[in-house]
Amino acid sequence: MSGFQRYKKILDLFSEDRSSWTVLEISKSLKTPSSTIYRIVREMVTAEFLESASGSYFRLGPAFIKFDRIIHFSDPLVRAGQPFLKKLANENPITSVNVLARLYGNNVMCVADYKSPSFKKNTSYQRGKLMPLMFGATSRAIIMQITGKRLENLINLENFKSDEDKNNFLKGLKSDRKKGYCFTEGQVDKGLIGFAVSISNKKLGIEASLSSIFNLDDFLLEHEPIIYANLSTYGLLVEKYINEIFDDIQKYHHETNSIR
Amino acid sequence: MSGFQRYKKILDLFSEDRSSWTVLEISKSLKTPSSTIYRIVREMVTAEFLESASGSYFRLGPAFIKFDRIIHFSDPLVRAGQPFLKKLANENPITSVNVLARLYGNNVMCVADYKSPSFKKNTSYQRGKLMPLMFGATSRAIIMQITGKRLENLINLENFKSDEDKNNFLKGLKSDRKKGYCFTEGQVDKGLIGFAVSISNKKLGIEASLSSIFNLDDFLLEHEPIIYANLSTYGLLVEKYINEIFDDIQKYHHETNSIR
DNA sequence: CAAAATATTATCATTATTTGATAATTTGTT
DNA sequence: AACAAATTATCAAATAATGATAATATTTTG
Repeated sequence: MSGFQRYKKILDLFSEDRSSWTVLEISKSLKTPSSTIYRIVREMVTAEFLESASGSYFRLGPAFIKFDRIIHFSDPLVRAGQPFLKKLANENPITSVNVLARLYGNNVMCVADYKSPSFKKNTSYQRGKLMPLMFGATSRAIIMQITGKRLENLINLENFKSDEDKNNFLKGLKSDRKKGYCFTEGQVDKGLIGFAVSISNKKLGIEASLSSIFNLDDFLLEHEPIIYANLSTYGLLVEKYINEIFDDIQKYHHETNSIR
Repeated sequence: MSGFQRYKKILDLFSEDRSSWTVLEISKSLKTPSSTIYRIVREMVTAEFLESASGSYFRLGPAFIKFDRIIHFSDPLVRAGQPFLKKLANENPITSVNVLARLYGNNVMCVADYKSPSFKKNTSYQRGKLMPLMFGATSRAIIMQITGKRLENLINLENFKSDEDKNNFLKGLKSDRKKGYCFTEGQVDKGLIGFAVSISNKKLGIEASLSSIFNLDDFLLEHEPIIYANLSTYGLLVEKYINEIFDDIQKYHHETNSIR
């Protein structure tokens, strides 16, 4: 174990279900002497990546909240898209959860969400949550903009039952790409349906989607055109704003670099 | 530069104002050869603590969003208190921002916030934001529960103009402690006033506060008793829930430890 | 409140990793 | 295709991490 891995392995133990660990538990779990873990944990506490809790337990530290905030307020996708999620929710014909998600490495991650106040069910769509790569409209609208070797690599991460399954999936992607939006039913949460459009910005390396999730029970066929129109409109708007933010960043870096 | 510091120094360059850096910029800024920085950055990209953006820029990676989410959904204070912020806002006689904050190391950090929809002004009270240690009711209600050596250490971090200033501050704390709540006017944001109560849990090492912030213009003296009653009620409720969560955690750890 | 149990820090010789100058390669741009 | 910029590879020298053990500190318990 060396380099950053040394620290990451410890952090990776912490989860929603298990959010505090003692040094001894970490030591056992990583099969590493406790004297070593004590030293490393102390370092991370100093850096505020861990903090000591009650008993002899440690938990994730405030550094994560701080950096998350920086991302949240500086990520072009969040900055451009966040303000529209509520508007989108209000203009949708039925109560909805509205989500911005993006591809991060080999994962789709929700980066912002807005749930209409009247939306009852709990959904899997929450900021920070990793989404399945191949299920749900949210993810599909992201995957469908990837092509070639990269798409193949991503797809090979999933275990399709058969080549036929895989080919059907690819065919579906292709037709969605033509249509310009995705629709799925119950792939992530039972009783929910999702619509999504792609959002991308090559220069910023953003491969993302904007999606609206509804209760299947609320949905009528006549809603579809309105939903699609809303998503398209706001999708384009978000892309436009991302571009503007990109220009700002460019300008800013140009200025700061020429000062030096 | 060694250990975790090596990585932390790089991360600390990233801020809201400056959210992307090239390797060369980092290298210059830290006075470290670029070959070294390239190696370290690569490690951190692998670990998803950084990610490459457009051009040759790097930005903070998805790991922070992931871990922030874990904190958010597992922090006993957030879990216990978050659901009440909206209720508190609704029961307050005038439009308000409601905040849960806690002491993290030597900083007061806002961990959850709810702003009434009609609240117009931008405030400094947002999740993840570090608050001044000695100003505003939010912070005072935290500091006032600290005593002895620790209080002294915290207070020495601030630069009081004179010993008199410092003593006045301490006197104020003492009287707030007696009253059971804090009130401040315009200490953090002009035109805003804040009320706060302490929240604590010794076993979990939580030293926190629940506060409501109002526009000075909206405020009438007759509101004060209602505001205070709401804060007290919800403050106690939050502490009760924190205790229940603590018991759950205990039980969980007991179970998992005895399995081994 | 002392004694026992746990948790944490300190020490240090051994082992392993990081560093950074330089060269080689890849990627992006005109 | 030629050039510039970005990134990776290499490797000997310098530096840091490891882990067994001992020394403290802190917490729990009778």
